Amino acid sequence: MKNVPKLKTIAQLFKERGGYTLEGTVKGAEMVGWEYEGPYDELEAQQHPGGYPFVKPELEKAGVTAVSCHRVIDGGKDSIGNDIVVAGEGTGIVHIAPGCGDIDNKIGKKLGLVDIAPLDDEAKYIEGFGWLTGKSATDHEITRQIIDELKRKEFLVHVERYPHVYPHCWRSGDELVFRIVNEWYINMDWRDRIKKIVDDIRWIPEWGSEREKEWLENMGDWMISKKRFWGLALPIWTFEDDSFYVVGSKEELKELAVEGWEEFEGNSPHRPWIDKVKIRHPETGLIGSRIPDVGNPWLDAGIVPYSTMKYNEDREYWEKWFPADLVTECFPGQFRNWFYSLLAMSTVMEDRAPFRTLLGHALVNDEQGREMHKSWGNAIWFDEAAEKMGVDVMRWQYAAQNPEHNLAFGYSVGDEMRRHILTLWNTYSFFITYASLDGFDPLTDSAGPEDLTRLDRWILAKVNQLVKQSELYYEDFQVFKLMKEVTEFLDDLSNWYVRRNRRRFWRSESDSDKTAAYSTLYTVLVTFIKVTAPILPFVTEKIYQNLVVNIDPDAPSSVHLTDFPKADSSLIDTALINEVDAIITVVGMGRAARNKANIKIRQPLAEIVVHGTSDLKTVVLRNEEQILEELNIKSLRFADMESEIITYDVKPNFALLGKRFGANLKNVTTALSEIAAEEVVKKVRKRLNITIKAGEQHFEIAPDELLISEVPVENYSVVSGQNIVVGINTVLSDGLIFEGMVRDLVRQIQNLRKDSGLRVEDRIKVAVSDHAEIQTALNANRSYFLNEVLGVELRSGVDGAEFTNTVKINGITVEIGITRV
RNA sequence: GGGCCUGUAGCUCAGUUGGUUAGAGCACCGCUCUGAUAAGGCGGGGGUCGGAAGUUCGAGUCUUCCCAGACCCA
Repeated sequence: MKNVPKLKTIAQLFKERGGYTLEGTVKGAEMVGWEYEGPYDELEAQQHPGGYPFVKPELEKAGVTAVSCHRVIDGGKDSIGNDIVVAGEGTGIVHIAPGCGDIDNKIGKKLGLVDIAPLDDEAKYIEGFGWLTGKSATDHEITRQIIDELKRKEFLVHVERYPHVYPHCWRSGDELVFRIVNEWYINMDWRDRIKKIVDDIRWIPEWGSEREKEWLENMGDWMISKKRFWGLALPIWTFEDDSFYVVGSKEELKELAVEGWEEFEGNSPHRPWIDKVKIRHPETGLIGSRIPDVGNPWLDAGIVPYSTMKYNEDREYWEKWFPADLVTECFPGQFRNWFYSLLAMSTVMEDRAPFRTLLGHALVNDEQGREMHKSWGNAIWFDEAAEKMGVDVMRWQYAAQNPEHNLAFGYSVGDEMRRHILTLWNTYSFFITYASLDGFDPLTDSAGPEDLTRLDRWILAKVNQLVKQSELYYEDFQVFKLMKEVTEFLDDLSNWYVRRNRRRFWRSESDSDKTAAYSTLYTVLVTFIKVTAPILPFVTEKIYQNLVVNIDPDAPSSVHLTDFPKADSSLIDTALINEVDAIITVVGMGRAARNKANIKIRQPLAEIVVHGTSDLKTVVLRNEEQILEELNIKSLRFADMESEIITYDVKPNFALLGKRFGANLKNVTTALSEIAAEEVVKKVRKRLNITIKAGEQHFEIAPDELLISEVPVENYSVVSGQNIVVGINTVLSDGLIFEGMVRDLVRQIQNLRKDSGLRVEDRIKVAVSDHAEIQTALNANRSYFLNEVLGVELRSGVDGAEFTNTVKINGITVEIGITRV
């Protein structure tokens, strides 16, 4: 302890009382073996052979008592190798009481000292301690009386107040005392039998099986008793000849009972009722009482596979359920508690593993990975979290993490999951909005395979792939990997399938194409919620009730009662999946090229050029319309030669090559420039060296020794990667600029419609302030403009319009107005 | 002291049997899209993959040692 003064040395004490003379010096080692008179040698307990009240038989035989143990010993070293007793403070002498302290007890064991354990379970002195018997050891008045007595007996030299660390009850704050108690153990010399069933279990994480075996190897006997009132009453009766008897069943107890059965009958086999029953030992005939101890809770927990499944009443039923498929629990600590007791119990009962798979997870921390503590302010209570983030969000958060490592839990991580659920909800809500407008009925309006578009087949392939993967991951308890795929699927569904297909749902006429879109999205949504229902039980149920139960009274009443979907492998068209993925990549690169050139999507462009493999060529040409529409570009051209859109500028890295080539550098540079840049780039991409022939000499240049820059063909903005090159023509004609302005205007009118509270289907009269350039642009794109904003009339000047706004189009300030028709 | 696990971007983490220029999400910044979207997209900054040595044509990945942290045991 810091800031605690040392005890006064004995020299100091004498000095304070008038000094002393030094008669001689004796080493501690020379004192070992000296006998002395103890202050309470007259007590009965002190004179009891073998110790009191617990007798060590070998010491008893030798007639050793506490009094005869009163001699100087060597305190020895602690586990780190430091001396237990040091001379620097106090008298340099410490009294060891093997019945009253942990370290003392160990020393006592080692040196063959008796234990004097004076306290009962209320910290009161037991019989044999003279006037102290019945007095409380934690009563400070008693302490004072002891001090007085020692003084009277002339044993006391000095009293001093001295702070030291002392254990207290964490709950009540009461001082705690050390006691020696008897406990009950199960002999575990049959541990190898348990080890045999450890290998019949799948441990997640895998190292769990090693950890468990290590515990089995190193554990001592199993302490099963606990000094409590509540708990499993251990069925052990003891007798005056120190024998004990374990009663095996209620029936046996009734047979052996000689007293108290009436009071027990009809009650649960717990204290206090069970304690009333006295039994006659079946062999010795002695009458005994139950020990007061209860069993430790792992006994109850470990026998659950037998105690809860009618093992004794209906073995056939039990066989049906045993062993359990899965046990899951936070693993720190459980290898020697619950897992262990389950294994031990089942080994005794049947020599069979009580469960097939154990999924152990680590601890829950906050989202920075720190332990949660109330005092650190980072603890989150379940109720609060459930209220604030929602339980499906919470479940997603846990499901998305590898349980082998500590789990991060918090609101900002949760927010990410919330957005994923929102994506699902919005997709569902989109479907519902239009399906109910159109009166789509999934029971009757089904689409034939010939009606499905490529994207329909794509998302159906994806959802079947998800089903297949989910089976794999669920079966394998790798839900966190599934959640990654679920997230990616939702992204595909919402941000590609629905977005790319919106117009099919919006169209007013109904035809087979629209039905195909509805029935595809319906199938996908219903399949998706079935796959994710185990993880997102509430949101999926909500969707299921509306999507399925609402229209089909014969359907199972809950998503949780439906069969898990089966993947239709014939629908998993991997070529199609790759195709759409390639399109998404090309579109992404097109956006990047736009971004690079600083041209926003609303500004139409004349041409996009794509270069890649011949497979890509097929795919790109087949999906030309998708790409053009996504990127707002007029035409697409596939370039067979990369050089059609990009060239390379290859320069030696003089800083690196100068050192290597010295005077030859000039020749190398010249020779390098004579090789086609494209050839060099090809080699560099393969991480191959380039061989240069300069004069008579050959030089090797490593890829890293070259500086390569891309040079797009003039008027193009180019992005390359993944063996694909995408370039966009950045030249803007007047026509393209006008079209861009009109698209801007459309966007602004749509905003105004929305802000003004118009319904999606409301028709309007449109007014735009008079400005030559704007009018030219509008005239050139009049029908497109009116069509997009549902306008029936377009005039210049916003006077009298129902709603108006002032916006900027291409730097021009424009007033816009709309009026409901 | 022994065992086991972990160390990858500011944070939380992926990274198959070793294989092109190491990724995602969050956060930050810029641009952008949007009549399903409390959303979305593109880009940027930010990495000695804990350190060192070795095996290999090639190591985040395999081996050895060291450092740090967590857990179990003593």
